[in-house]
Amino acid sequence: MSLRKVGEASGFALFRTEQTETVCLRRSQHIQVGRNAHPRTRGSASLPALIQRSMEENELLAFRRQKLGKLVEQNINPFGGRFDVSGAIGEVRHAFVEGQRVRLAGRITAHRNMGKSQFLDLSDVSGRLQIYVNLKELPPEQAAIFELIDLGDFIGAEGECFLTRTGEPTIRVEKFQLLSKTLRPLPDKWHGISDVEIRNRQRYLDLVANAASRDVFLTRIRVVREIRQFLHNRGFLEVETPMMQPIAGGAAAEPFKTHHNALNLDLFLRIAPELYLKRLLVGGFTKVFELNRNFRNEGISRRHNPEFTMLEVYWAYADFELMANLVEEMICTLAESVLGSLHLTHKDGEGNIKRTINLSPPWKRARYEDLIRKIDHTWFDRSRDQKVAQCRKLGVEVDPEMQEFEITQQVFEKLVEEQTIDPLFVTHLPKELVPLAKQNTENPAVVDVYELIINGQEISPGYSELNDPIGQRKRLLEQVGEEIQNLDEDFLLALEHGMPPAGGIGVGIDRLVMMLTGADSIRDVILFPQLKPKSQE
RNA sequence: GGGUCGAUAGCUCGAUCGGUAGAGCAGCGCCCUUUUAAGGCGUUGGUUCUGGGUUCGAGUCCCAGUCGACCCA
Repeated sequence: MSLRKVGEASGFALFRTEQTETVCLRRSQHIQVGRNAHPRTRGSASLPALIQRSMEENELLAFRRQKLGKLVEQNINPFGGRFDVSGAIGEVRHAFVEGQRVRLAGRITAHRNMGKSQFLDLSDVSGRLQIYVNLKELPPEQAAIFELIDLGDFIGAEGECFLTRTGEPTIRVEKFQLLSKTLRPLPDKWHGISDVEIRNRQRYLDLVANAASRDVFLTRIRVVREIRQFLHNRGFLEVETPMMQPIAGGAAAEPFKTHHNALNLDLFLRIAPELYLKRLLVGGFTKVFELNRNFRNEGISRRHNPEFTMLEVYWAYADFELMANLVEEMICTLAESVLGSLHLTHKDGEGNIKRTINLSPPWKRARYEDLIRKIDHTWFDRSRDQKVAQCRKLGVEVDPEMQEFEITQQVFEKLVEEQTIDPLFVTHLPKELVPLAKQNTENPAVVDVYELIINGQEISPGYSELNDPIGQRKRLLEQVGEEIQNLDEDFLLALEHGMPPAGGIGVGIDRLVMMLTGADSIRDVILFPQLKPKSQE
């Protein structure tokens, strides 16, 4: 049975790539030990010395090092090598046929020892499968090696598929091979890792021990894949524009600064790809998107990571309303294909329902002004001072320095955005809030944009993009203020060559995944979130 | 940046009023040929986040720091 066969049969295409990568990685990091090599690592210290050195650390570690030493003595390579498998564990389980011979590899995540009969669980990201080892059936030299196997070790096994008395799919092991000795114990098999700090800092432990966490990240992976598929199907071209930019434009945010030595040039990590994607519209692209990282040098919180993933889509000759239709269709398609439903249920740690989100289209659309009026129908008749006083009554904190539109925005954020769980497109925002969008032809005080709110968070803004180079220059000048060096002349030059009217959107992928998975923190949907380093003593 | 809370064995968690730091899992030693949080008997394991202080005595009280969580800015 070939790897390809099982992979195709079960449709887990996702995992095949990962496997290939893993094999490459192993090859490059191969440590020459045992049968085929000198008993030395690539470093200068000999393996026995390395084993010896950390024996004092901890009894648990010492026992594992001892076993490692015994394996080396018996000329067994404790860190293995290539092992051809029938497929990922989930694939083999999916394509399980009694009596069929399979080869599979994985980490030992459970060991139920009944004397001569032993049951072990092998796991990887695709799933878990039980193997059965009968020490009397193994060749004696293999049985001896088996005694040196620990929970957490990677092994490869070959044998026949069968069902136990209780109907559990199981592989009867005829041969096995140690693929990697684990020197540290894994987290508790039942409770997993609950310490948030360890989960975030040592994500690999979280992934090994917590199925719920694996599911969140697999959902994220599928969401990203589905977004690409959705846009490809509609003729959008995926492009890659600079992450290092001489001027960080396209949004109002503090950038990270870096330096190119050969050019002796300060560069900024991008805060948005927008201005480059628009250059592509100038260049004749009509449907483009970019799905990648942005960087903002700002605080870290439950909803903010310094690097985050953003989808931006531009569609020539469209407007914000077509873009709203597109994003609505996209998110509904995602939810159905990845989660199988438009009704999402978020649960807390105990399994109690926290909230439900109904994504069924059509999604509500409402004007910014009307939403504010719903909270206070005389809001826009009030003076600035009266607005501040009203905020106090409404329990909305405002800074005395704030401009009037900012006070209104504060009310919007607290009393509309945070309270909105089901999808809502907010349209016709005041132009001060969105300097890069087209003004509404009927009411120049507002712009032709939407802001999509789901789950109390802004998930996506969409614009009828400004393509008038003169108007754009004026707005950008207002935006950069004194810091005229931040005016992107190169972008304005491009606009002067003509950009088609276009609709544009951004979608915060991290927040989208939070919404879809019910994660409360952005750190739960980013594999390696930014954390302060532990101080080294 | 401010406030509140938290850090105890590899993991998950206890420890009364300030009075001998415990349990389950994992580990180690035995028993066990279809188990699945396997089971049974026995057993090892601690810089109680770090540094000061109060006290006859500190996991516990006080101060400072580190890291984290939440809220606010």
